Amino acid sequence: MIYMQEEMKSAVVEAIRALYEVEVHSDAIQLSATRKDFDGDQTILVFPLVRHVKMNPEALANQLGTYLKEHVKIIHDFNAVKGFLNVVFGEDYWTGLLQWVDERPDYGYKPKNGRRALIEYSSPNTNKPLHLGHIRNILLGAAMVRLFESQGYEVIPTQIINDRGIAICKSMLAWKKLGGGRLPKEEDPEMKGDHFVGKYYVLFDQAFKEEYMKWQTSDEALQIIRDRKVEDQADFFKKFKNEYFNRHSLLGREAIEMLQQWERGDLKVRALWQQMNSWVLDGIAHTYKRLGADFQKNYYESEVYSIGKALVVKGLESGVFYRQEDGSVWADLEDIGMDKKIVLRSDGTSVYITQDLGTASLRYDDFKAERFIYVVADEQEYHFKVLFELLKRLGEPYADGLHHLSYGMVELPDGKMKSREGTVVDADDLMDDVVSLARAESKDRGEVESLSSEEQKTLYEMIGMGALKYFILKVNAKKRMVFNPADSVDLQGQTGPYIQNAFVRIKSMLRKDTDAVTTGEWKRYSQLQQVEKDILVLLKEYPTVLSTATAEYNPSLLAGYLYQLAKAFHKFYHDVRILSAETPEAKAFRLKLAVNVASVLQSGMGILGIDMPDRM
RNA sequence: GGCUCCGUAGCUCAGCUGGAUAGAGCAACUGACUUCUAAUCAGUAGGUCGCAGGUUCGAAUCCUGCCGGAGUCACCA
Repeated sequence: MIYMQEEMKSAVVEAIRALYEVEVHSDAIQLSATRKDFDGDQTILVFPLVRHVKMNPEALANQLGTYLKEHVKIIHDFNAVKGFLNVVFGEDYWTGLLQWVDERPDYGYKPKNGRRALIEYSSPNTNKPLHLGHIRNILLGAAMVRLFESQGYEVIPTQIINDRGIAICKSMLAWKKLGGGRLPKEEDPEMKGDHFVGKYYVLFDQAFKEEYMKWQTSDEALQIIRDRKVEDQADFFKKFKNEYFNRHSLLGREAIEMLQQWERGDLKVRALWQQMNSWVLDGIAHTYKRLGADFQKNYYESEVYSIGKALVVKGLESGVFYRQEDGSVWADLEDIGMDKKIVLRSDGTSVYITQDLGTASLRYDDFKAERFIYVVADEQEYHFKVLFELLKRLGEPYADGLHHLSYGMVELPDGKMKSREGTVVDADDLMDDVVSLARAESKDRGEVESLSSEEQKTLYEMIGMGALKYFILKVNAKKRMVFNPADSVDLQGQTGPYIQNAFVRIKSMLRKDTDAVTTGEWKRYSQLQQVEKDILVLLKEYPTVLSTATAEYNPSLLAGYLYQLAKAFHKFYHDVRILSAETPEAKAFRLKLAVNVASVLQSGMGILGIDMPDRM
């Protein structure tokens, strides 16, 4: 039976051999679903074959069609239009296809292949809560974890927690000065720990800005302006901000001092740091749960930020790196059109890329994974290009399995989100908004009044989060996406709830009648409608969709597919009667079909991290 | 300036390893719930696929140039 494209292709290859004694490779055979305006189920493109068999396309299509009709059991008819050979399958093909799908447990999944993939995503900072940008990162990362699992990989989801540096010191300092020793729940019982710490981060920045504004009219500032012959003052002060923080600011000095105390291991500073980090991580854990993020292993920047030095030594020995007179260590990548890159400062401390070199090596020691996938925004493309090149030159054994899943930043209608300027869409707020939207919509519809309030709450969460997750994941990751907070996330049309609704309709039917599903009666159905064939064609594609989405690191392919399937089902549901079908065979067949649609929808949405409700 | 990515309907996006008349959703307008859940279905309207060349039997898709937008080219992370 021909259910996979490869089998169809080899049938065509054989036909060419028999008819013309010509060998063509199966790659030369192009297949596609027949367009709606033409008769037929599958179309074979004859144009590419014309080169091998010197004939005009239409004549070739006709001879090929005649041969296939005679020799391939399931092909019952054909027609040829120009170079397009449309073949028509018999009824047995369709029932056979349904059986083929139905019989497979874990349909679409490949068996375990014994290979390991490590996926890093999320990577939060511990000085503020997550925002919409993190949501995209997390949803993509979590979906990739499940996609790789579907392909037989053992996956290790991991995150690196950016828990050190000047930013967290700012929050610490502000809390120390302004917090009055209050704990998160004391200040506001409703506020999560990450928001609490984030609040102090913002307070620091406000205080710093005030200080800076005041300083701008001081004698010291005026002196600098005179010395540097500044023309545009506003522009100068904008650019001077960093230098001011490092050299002139009182607050800046305090924060820097705190960072130095942290580096020295000052007990009091470390204790405060631990405290604030744990508040943030507690808060973020909540957000993770709702987003479906889960990590097998956390790496902390505070523990790994200097471990790359061993690789630097290795690179110096093998000549990948060189040392300058000032003591700094560099890699020269100009031979492949990239720049020189510093890997160790003149004072011997690490830079960002040194840490990444180190963690790569550490992770390999920890897990011996052969694939390393980094889910990181596209602004870091160059960084990863350099990183991967360096690891390759260092001869690391996993260097060929590295991949940067680069995704576009989420933008607001008026530009990029900037946390300092307060133009961020907070992750928790957004999730709450979408869930209450789902609640309001559901209340209007009144379908679930019989459920307990606890069940209803779970349901609203499923629908709201389903809408949000689908909204983000349906867009190709590599494209930057525009999110307008003023337009709420849709619940109708190409959305998560639309797909959930298809599932709910099926579950609702099955509550009324399951007997027909368990018998084999459906195999006798023979009056297939186009809407039923459309669904079967889609069901057949599911395994291919999973493997392509994985290979291309692109969950949006799966999201698009699931919409197609749900759409085909909604049309089917509308056009034909199922429980009250014309014949018992028809009823059994349609229910069997629906059950398989439900299971593929649930499986696919599950990979996207979206739960499916039984009613809505 | 170098490199990378993007430009498709009013908006948000599919389609891009070349194939038949470029597709969805939203928004607008029309119709379909006494019949399996209308978060649904059917329809109308909406397009110089950024522009100009080239390759090809055939280009939204591949190549070149240009225009517009974003990112990056830190002893920041």
